[in-house]
Amino acid sequence: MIFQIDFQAGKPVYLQLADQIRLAAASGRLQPGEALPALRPLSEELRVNRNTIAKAYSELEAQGIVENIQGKGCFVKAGRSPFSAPVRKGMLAGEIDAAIVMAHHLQVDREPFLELVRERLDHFAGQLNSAQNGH
Amino acid sequence: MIFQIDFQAGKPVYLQLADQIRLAAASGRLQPGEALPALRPLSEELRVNRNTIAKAYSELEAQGIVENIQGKGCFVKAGRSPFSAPVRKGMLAGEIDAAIVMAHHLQVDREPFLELVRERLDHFAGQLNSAQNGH
Amino acid sequence: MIFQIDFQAGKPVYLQLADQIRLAAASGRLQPGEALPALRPLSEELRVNRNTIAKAYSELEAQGIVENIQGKGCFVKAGRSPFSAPVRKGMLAGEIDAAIVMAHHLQVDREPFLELVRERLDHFAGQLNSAQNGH
Amino acid sequence: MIFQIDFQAGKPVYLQLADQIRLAAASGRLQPGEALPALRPLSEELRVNRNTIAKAYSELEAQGIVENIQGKGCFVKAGRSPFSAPVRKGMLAGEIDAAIVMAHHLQVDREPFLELVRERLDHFAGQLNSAQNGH
DNA sequence: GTGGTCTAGACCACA
DNA sequence: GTGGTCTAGACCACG
Repeated sequence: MIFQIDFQAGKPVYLQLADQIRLAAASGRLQPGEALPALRPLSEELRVNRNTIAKAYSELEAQGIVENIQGKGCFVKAGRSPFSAPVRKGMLAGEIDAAIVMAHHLQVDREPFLELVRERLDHFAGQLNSAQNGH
Repeated sequence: MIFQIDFQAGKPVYLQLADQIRLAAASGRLQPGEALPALRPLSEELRVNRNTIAKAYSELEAQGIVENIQGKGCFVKAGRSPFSAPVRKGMLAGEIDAAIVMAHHLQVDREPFLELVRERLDHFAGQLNSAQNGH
Repeated sequence: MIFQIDFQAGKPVYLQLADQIRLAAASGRLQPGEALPALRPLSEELRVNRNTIAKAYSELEAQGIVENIQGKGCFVKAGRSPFSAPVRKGMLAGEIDAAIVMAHHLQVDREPFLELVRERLDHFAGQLNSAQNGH
Repeated sequence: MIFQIDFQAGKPVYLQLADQIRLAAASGRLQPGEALPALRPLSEELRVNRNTIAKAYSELEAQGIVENIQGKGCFVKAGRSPFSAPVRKGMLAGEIDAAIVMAHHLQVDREPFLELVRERLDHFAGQLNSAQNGH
């Protein structure tokens, strides 16, 4: 598992980390039950304070994506999302709206946009399949 | 010109405003050369500090979307999006991927996801139509 | 709003604080929309680091009980719980089990236990009523 | 004697074990004078470090529930709960209040809450019965 | 003024 | 060894 932190990005370091782990878990590169890197080694590797890594892991734990166990480590969870259906739909709609607004701004119309969405969905489906077969 | 600010959204107010103006300019709701509302009236209408409005306008000027002219006001610039097609597709793919990753963690499958995307596209299309008719 | 921190309790300070605020919000002493104390003044009053207060507020935000807004403060939310019904039931069952196990240990039988539960429910209902009438 | 450890629960393993023994002793499942399982076999059965089992037994000894005798083992002590009725009621009320506060935030009303309490009581009663019959 | 992020370093709880 | 908590103090983003 390789992480890439951009200290110039303005985006908080702990969110960059959390996003990358969330992506890895979603795409199957991190399998359920797999352990994340320990706090101390990772903090040295990334030249980041240990508390910052811990904050990223806590963020993911609050979202039900990983589980932190004292004295053992941090593990990817398999379980379902703990949020209710309307809340899930609202969270997702917010992310989708961000993409739609950017499409408007970039003068990408409805059909090319939907085509790109399908393309990215296929891309992720392919990643997931190869991750499962390679496991 | 109507703006909608959500103080509970977590997103900075000046960014909410800038995003809405950017969208309006990109979709033709605001025509090139058209003036943006003056700072003071808008700050009273939205019950927001004048500095916050000014910050939104500065943000847009830095992005080349509007032009701030001392003592006259803030005007929408002409000129299309300066990004090439592949660059635009790449930017958009990043936003779309974020939504897809979240959908995966929220256990929303391909078809319900695409349905929600179409729903949000319709939602925005409706907003734009009613805004243009009221123009 | 008065808070009481016990540094000898073993229980983390940030959880003591979060529990007291959760209790105040549940019993109506803190009304929806009401602001919590600012980080800096409260940290001086309680002789606790500002980050510790911030952690308590973040904990409550993750649970959907309050909302932190940059530059404005921390406010009690009115909205519904963001968790799905089975997750809510599971969380609640865990709390109830803790009470039942203690009742077993304290040799309190089923009927006296249920009586005490009803007594505490009445107690809270009374608090809520007086808080709403006094508001 | 059967124990159930949940490594994903967030609750420390030694406390899970101590709570289960405390419950068993309080409910008569473990009789006064009876020996607790030896450290080594139990640590292998539960796939837990021996130190963790030892810590659980120490915890119980500190609470006056068992007696650790060097070289012989760990035995359940006689003696009822040493707390007076009002103290016991107060301790229990604290636990019950925690559940009621959570129920309020999770939007669970009085009747469904009482129903869930009865359900959990039945659940525990069933566990105790099957354990005693299997004895 | 508000809260958010990050660092450096300490001590504790757990396995 | 693991993660959890807390402190002290710095700088940034926001209104």
